[in-house]
Amino acid sequence: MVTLKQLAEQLNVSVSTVSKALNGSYEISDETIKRVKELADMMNYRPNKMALSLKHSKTFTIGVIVPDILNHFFAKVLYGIEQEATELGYNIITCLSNESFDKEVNSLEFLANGSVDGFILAMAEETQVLEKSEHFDTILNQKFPMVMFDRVNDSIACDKVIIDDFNAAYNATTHLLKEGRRKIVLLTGIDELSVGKLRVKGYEKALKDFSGYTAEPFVLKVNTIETANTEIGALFDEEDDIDGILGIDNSTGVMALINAQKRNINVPKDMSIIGFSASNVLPFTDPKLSTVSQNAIKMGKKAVNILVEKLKVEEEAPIKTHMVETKLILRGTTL
Amino acid sequence: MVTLKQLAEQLNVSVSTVSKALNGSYEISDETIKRVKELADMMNYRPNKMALSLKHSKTFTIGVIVPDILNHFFAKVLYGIEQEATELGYNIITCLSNESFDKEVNSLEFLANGSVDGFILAMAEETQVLEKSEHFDTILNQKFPMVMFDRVNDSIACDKVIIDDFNAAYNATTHLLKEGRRKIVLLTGIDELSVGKLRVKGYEKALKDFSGYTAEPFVLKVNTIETANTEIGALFDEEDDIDGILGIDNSTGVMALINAQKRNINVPKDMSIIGFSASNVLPFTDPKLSTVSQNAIKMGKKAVNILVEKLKVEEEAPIKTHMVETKLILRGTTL
DNA sequence: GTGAAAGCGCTAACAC
DNA sequence: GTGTTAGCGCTTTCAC
Repeated sequence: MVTLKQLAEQLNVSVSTVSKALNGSYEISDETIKRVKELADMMNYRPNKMALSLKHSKTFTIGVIVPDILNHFFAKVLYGIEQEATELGYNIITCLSNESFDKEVNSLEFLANGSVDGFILAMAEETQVLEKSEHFDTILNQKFPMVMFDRVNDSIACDKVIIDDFNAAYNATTHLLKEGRRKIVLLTGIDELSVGKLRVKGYEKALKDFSGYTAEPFVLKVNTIETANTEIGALFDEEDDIDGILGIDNSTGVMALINAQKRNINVPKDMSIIGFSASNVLPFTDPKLSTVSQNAIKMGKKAVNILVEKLKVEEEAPIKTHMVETKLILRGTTL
Repeated sequence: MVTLKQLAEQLNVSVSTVSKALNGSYEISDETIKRVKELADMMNYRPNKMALSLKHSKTFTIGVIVPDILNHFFAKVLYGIEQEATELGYNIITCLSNESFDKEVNSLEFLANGSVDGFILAMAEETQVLEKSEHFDTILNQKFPMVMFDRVNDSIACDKVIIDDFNAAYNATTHLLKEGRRKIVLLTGIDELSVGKLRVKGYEKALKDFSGYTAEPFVLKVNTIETANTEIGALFDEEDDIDGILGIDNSTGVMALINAQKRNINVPKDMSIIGFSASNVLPFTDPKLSTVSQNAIKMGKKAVNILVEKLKVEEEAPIKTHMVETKLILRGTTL
């Protein structure tokens, strides 16, 4: 790697002159600036990032901790984060917690030693289940800006980007109700997560608010993605009067559709189905699933914007929770 | 952040003593070592990564450039890379080229300035189509170790991790032939990519080698994922004697299955289907798709192992191409 | 208009 | 057994 020193030697000037020249300082003569810049170009000089980081105590790098990159939702958020970070001149350094509390703690510690300027993360499932948060407080006490997305915890004093899970589910349910559905079942594979709980609440409230709906709320918690298909099938076999489905995670909506088709249930005539996200499987079903779009990419971008803003201003800005709007996208599985 | 200097002041010793004590140097008395380590623990001292990087000219960070994180195959490779890197004490700094040549060049330049010790990457589609490779040579000339995976180019002198695409397709095709299929069609959405070309060659060779197979090779190139479904449907409507399908990308296999089922073709009795990868959609079809497993996670881990090995030894080791074995996993869409 | 020197946090060769 | 010093590559204050 070519350094300022090498340029200085070649040009018979001092290192500081070279540095100033490259930064276009008014102190340096146009003549010298020109000579320096030309040589720098020719020798393909690039300032050493580590030296800059050390000097400025800024890394221009964002630490991102994602619970599960194989989950399409998180992949999309990461996509948004990377795009916006690059746009703003930041690198991202990515760690995967794989839903493990320990790995999350390690990643946080690993990065909090001068590797990054701040964090963007979603809590691991285990962290949410165990209701841990001290490790985040440690980071915040060290004055690292932090933005949480999707899986958040109100007790942690940091900025947050979430979708309005309650209303998203409320509106989706209301749509089913307005279609005249009489027995609407909610399917969830994420009842341990904050977002899952909120979506269930939204569903329940919608049913209660809709005069004329008489059935009780009906929540089916599926266990794993492998068994989900069977569990949903069993539900359909037991209860033959279900006419509305709200799948609040990535996969249950699609699975409901597959199961309905296998049983020759006419979707959407005799049964309406709405899922969350899962856009990666859209091309594979017919009719295409109606979904609540979570705007994952926008969420990632928003998180970066908030973080970079915090990074720029010195004094502590008040923290806030930002809502990304959702859209109910009606495709083929609803009327 | 607490520094060596702060510890030194508190203990009334010099910075170097603290440094040596923390590294357990034999020069320092047990007594002092104990005092230093205790205070360091208490004050939660962590060595500054940037300073270490600058000092050692090593970052312990790997630059990863992925063409498309929303592609499940690449997400899995990234998963493997992250896991193994963490295991070996390395960070990864991730850039997404989004299949763009320019973005790939930028990412490379952006990271080659002291941010990373080496690279792991797969070429962007555009880079493969344009047959560009000078930007990689530039990096290699700077003595950065580099490992390419999946999408590689023989003309680039670096280590490579690939699957044996030719034989993977050859074996899958041979399986269909042994089932007695008489008209086997290959579906591809990746005919521009090196891996796509190799897979087509494997398919063609298998047909030729199998005595008694009379039909000509039949390759359908689909245009986009959105139109693929229609294009495959049109094929099925035109040619009613197709009894074998090899989908060599992420999605065409599943789409063939969906289309076959819509036309009441009995899979696998009257038509066999084999796809590549696409494990994320497996839970959604019935029967489940038989696939060539690409061992994406293993590929990622292997790439990290090779790179870290290069990083450790000083002298230049000979480059080689490593093959990750594939497995033909028969599920429900083959006999 | 240019250069010398200090310092970001750390390590290591070399005193003492 | 401990301290001094120089230096990794860079910026910036202060001299000249």
